[in-house]
Amino acid sequence: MLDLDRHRELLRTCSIAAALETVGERWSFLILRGAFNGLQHFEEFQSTLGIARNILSNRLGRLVENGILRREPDPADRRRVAYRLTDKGLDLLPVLLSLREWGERWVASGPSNPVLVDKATRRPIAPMAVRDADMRPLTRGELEWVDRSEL
Amino acid sequence: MLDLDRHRELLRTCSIAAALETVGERWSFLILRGAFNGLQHFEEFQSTLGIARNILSNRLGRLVENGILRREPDPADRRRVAYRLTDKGLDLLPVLLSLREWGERWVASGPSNPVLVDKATRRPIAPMAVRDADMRPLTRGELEWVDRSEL
DNA sequence: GTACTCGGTTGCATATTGCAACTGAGACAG
DNA sequence: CTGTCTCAGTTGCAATATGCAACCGAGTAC
Repeated sequence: MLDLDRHRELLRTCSIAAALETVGERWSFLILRGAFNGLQHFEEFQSTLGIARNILSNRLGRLVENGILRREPDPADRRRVAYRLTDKGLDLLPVLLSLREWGERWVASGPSNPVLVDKATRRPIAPMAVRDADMRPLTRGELEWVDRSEL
Repeated sequence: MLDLDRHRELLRTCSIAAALETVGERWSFLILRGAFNGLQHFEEFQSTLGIARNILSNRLGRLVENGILRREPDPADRRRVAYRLTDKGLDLLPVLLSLREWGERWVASGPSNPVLVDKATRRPIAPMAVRDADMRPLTRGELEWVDRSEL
């Protein structure tokens, strides 16, 4: 089987491979983290992430191509361009939060800032976890992989 | 600021950057997906992922270094080596599932196999989502970032 | 007009990845 | 105990991707 075919096969059958295809390149995820934290402009991403300008240009382009960011020229200052998360991009929040919580638990030193709260109650969100239908967190021993057809 | 310093600064302050440092390289995440699906041996990863052998060797080594996989020589056949997920690695499951669900929703064609169920009830797990303390899924408008000190 | 900012692009050096061939230890059959 | 095969890599080399610094054109500020 050719490399390309194998690649396409993966893309078809595995949504993780498909997802990584669009957000798995180096810097892409850190750019998204920046976007979630409010960054919008080229120079903001460049200076806060310290990414090379050509790579940043390339990644922003790709994220726009893939519909994760939207490129919006600023009508007031026609030099400026705002990169904003689309719905598709915003929907990556669970991935971002899961990764962040894992990083906090296992890699980084202690909890990080800022924190997401329910705007109404001002209580922090529940930790990202694998839960059953009643929202009880499941431990690994309680889980099993089954084929969709066996449900 | 030097590149190295900037890098270290990121590592210190951002758990996402820290997490990506250990699982963000090309192929690493797909290797982990394989491990979650039961792959354990070098040749299994190599043939199912189609990854180059030297890169696979390098990534497995890194994942072991970072405590995400454990390298276990098989006492029965001393050629064979089993790579198994550690607790730290198994704890990446929420990240994997979030990414997979996003991929299913936005990139890949339809839902994928297999599916995680609660072993006791055989009901599928709840979708990964941002939830409030009462486990109600929160929409984007209901969320707000606040500094940890303001809680 | 002069200087400066924003969002890039270009050229070139370095690092990472991919491919194919090879290796060495161990299993295994006769 | 010899030849063959499998497993888990390693090596050399070509192709890609990344990083850095300098430059650029359009637009803004003075």
